[in-house]
Amino acid sequence: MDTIQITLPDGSTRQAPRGTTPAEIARQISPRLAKEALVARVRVGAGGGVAGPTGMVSDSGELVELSRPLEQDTRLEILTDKNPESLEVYRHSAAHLLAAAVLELFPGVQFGIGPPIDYGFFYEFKREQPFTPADLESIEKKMRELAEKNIPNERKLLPKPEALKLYEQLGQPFKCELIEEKANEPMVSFYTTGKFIDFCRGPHIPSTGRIRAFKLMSVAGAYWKGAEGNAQLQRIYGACFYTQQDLDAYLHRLEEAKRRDHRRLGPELDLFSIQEEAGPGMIFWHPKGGLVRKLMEDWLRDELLKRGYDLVFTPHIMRLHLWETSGHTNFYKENMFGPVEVEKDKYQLKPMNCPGHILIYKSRLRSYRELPVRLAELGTVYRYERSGVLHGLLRVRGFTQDDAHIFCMPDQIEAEIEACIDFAWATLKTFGFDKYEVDLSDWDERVPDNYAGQPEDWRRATAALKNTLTRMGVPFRHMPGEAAFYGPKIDVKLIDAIGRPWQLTTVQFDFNLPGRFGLEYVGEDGARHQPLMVHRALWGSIERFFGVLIEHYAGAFPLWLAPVQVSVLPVSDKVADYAKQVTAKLKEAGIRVHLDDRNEKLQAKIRDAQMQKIPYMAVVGGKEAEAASVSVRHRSRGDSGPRPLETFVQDLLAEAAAKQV
RNA sequence: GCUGGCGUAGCUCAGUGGUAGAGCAUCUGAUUUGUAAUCAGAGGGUCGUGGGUUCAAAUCCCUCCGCCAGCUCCA
Repeated sequence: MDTIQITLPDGSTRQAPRGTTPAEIARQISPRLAKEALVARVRVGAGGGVAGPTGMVSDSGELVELSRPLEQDTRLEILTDKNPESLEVYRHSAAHLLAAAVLELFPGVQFGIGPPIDYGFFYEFKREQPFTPADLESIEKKMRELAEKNIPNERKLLPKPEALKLYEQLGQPFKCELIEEKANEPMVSFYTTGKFIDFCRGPHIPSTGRIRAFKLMSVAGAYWKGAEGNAQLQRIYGACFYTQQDLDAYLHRLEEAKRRDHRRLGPELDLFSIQEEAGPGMIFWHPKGGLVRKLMEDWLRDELLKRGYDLVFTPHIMRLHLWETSGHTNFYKENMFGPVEVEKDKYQLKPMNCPGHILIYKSRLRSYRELPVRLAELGTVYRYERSGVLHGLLRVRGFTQDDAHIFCMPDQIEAEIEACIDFAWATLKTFGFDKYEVDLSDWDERVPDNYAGQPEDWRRATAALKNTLTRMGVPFRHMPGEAAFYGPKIDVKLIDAIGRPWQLTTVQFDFNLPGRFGLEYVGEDGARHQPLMVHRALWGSIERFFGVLIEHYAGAFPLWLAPVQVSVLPVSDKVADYAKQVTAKLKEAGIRVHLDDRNEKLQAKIRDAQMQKIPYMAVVGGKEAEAASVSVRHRSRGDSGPRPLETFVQDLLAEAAAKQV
């Protein structure tokens, strides 16, 4: 009898006939495991890196469905819902369940792709009529019906020509296209769920009955293969988890995100507005938002000066010619507002600050002794963003970058990049973030025409960024195709209070502009050399960072950033005089204070202060007036009883000075 | 920009062809209040815009503008 050796994760081995399936092994191990098993991981060969059962080379093993016959000695791991890796498989199967349900209800539909995503799955369909919310309901109902029937997900292999013929007969042009592109072996794998048959690499969970906790979320347009100009398909999104609790937790997170939405909180807390009359993507900073911005900027300017930057200001509109020199008219045209004609000359509203800073650098001859030159500007730029991408403060058409350009010599470059990253860490810490992700965004060498500069420039620059990150011990992901047109960059994404990533900090290498503008410095050798240039922004833009802060803090800014720090609440107008004295005293100490002397009950005043997320309330009545004290209430810690006024002032000043978050 | 949805008072929303509504907010008056909403009255809308259908349009049709969810793009 032909047998193979199966090695289990605990190191034990067992002999089994060739062609045994993981499902059978699971049954042998325990009935419970057999019941809970979703998918299997196989590793073939002791050292790994050997062709696996489907010919795929892999050393981390390959996930296969439980019914796949094992053909050679292998290490085998049976995965259940305890293994996070199997969640993708489970969601992918849920996508197939969706497609199967749609096929039942709308037989003529054409299929696109249906992968798992980070909270569930989607599947794409082409159909003349749009799917309505009512359609989604009936599709979801049908999915539950099909799940109830516990239909097996079965794998089939077909020769490629037959596969193509099958899909031609079924009227599935998108699937044919996928097979043409992706199937580079003679046999093509399919998975069936009842009547639904899908060209798919798999694997899948054994049957539809295991899929329980899901909910169809939305339908949205999506281009076939994500390319504009391709056919537009309808994409149905679903959330999907192992348990109803996980699904509920996810839906709860969505509610939480809604509660924090800066587009809602901004107007509610009177921080900013966007007005249709003025145009989309244009931000109005109201007094309270303006005050927060002032506090943010104060911190930033102080840090910039401490860290050896010089502050500059440059015009908002400059000759178009400058943008031709910089290359923006070639590479950035579709993002610029159209030029304005003045005295037969064309002027361009600036989409970036770099050329302005370059002109300052070029205004006189530079010596190697003064490098690095670090020019910083809170520079307001205007970019034409397509209407569909605008989003509150996070994606706008007019914004102020906390921009800086560093001109330096090659042997200074890594230290400068390191200093930028260190500055970014200071920002994260000051504003209360403790998690982040880092991407190294490189060019896509397959389309060099989309970029300025030579291949060797790109390789050298990317190496410098990579070295610095490695030396600093910062983990990062390499992202080809994500670079700016003028150079590779390091992007820092910070993770907010509810786990969402936001891309803010960017440190960009630029070997394009120094050459185009003929930048020089006189070296130690008396000869002229070209400086390197780094373009960096910590917050990205003040607008975007402010939006992120609003959501991170859910509108409840820490004391040092709160536009109103204390609301003084007189119990009745009998103590109006004392309330005014308290207010004046706080104001004198530099505390941002508001006196709520409305003819309202204390409870109503407290409620309004709470809703405005004011950090402290100072309740004053007869007792407090008697004792020169205030009764202190904090927006989240509640009533902490009476405190001498003088102590309260000192406590506030200390907390604000410490920038406690 | 593309696909779909939406647009009624400052805000949240009801109103499916027949005289524009509610709660909150605002204003006025009363009340003098002790840790998350005191009571009463008043004012406020050419129903996003422009056109069309109809005796009659918030309601049906078309145009444009804006917003929302995605796609694509991005600080």
